Amino acid sequence: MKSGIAHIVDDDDAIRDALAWLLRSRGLTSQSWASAEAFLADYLPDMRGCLVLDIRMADMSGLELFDRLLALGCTMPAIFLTGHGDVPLAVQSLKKGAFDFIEKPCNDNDLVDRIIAALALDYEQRKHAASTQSIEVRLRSLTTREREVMDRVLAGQYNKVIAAELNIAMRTVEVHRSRIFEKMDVKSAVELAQLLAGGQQD
Amino acid sequence: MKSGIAHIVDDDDAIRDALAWLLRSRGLTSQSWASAEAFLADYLPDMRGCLVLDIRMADMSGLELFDRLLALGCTMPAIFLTGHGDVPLAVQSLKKGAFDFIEKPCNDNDLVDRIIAALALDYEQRKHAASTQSIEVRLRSLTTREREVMDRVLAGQYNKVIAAELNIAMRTVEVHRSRIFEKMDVKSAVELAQLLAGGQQD
DNA sequence: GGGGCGCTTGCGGATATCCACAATAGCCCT
DNA sequence: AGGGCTATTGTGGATATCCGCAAGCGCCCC
Repeated sequence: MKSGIAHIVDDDDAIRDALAWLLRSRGLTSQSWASAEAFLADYLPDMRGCLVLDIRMADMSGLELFDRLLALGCTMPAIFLTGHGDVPLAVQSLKKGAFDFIEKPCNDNDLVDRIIAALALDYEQRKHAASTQSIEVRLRSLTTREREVMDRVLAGQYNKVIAAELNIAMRTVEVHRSRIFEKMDVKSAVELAQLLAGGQQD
Repeated sequence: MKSGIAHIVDDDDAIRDALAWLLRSRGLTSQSWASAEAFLADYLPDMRGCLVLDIRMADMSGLELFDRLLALGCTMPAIFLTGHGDVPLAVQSLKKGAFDFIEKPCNDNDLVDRIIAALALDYEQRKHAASTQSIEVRLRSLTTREREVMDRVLAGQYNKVIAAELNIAMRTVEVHRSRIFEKMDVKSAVELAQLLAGGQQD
């Protein structure tokens, strides 16, 4: 399987080139942008890999870029590079979910290690998200009525009670119930409960 | 309900006193120690509140103390105080799970705010842990056989199948099953599945 | 107007689950 | 030896669930 690529955003040509060279020499793929704006313009939700962002850049900082990306639903791990040891900034970045915050100049091996770790994290995250999404797709295939019934099935109510609550016949509940199991690809209420509790709640 | 207290560990008498005074003036309770060793000696698992640790101390640093406490199962949020802006140290601390990392001198209001937030987090964490623990207590009250049956019930197997697998009569499975529901304080397999999936896995 | 889809219901039977009542047996501890 | 706990099984009945077969009704779209 193809691994993600490192998305480098730095307004310093020399650093971009050095990073690209370093990564290529270690067998990693990267792509570079000279500004936050440029990256944002190219950003696509299906990009995979990690971010390597310079904190201090003209116009838009790496941290602000990260904020924007988060708002766009980007989940790639971000490694921030900073030239001047600013503790509050580091704290702020990490609290926002940065993967790492590294001071320049830094050891090449360490940086590469962190990037590899970030790429691996992204891979794991996507693998996990895939299963969660498949659940959501199935959930969306349920009709309104089926959702209502499912909620009550998950609450452990008997078909009889559900029927009374929804003012429909028990047989109807049974039909919805089988359809729910069929659509959700489970064979019992227990499996359904585990599927939903294990993935993500409704 | 009583809120937790701030546990201050700093080898500088003046700072300890200043912090204690500041917190008391804001209606918060605190207790101070002059060294990591002293705190470790007094540490009890049922302490609640937050930690306010000086990073640089003789013998054992605040970070090392935090490590030791984590190993002891301590879950109190830790706020680190540092006098010299050391970015790698900040990054390291936060990655280890520090609640915050603040440079001295710092704004009193900000510090108090962070301490209040940490105390609130500890409260929430304990509230959540309480329910998880209650589940585990109940789980431990199950006999070996009951666990075996429960595992299979959660796998969605019919009593008949479970009975065949365990080489016992179906009736026996039914008995175990009711006992499981009774001990776990649920009334159906669905509830059981949700309880376990929602809390923590076996 | 016909067709697809969602929601509804009934009948009847095969299976499963839930439970009270009743009982046997092994193991550990006092 | 007796008591407590765990595991085991049976009988029999009340409830529930699972399903195939069959069908009516309303809504939306081509």
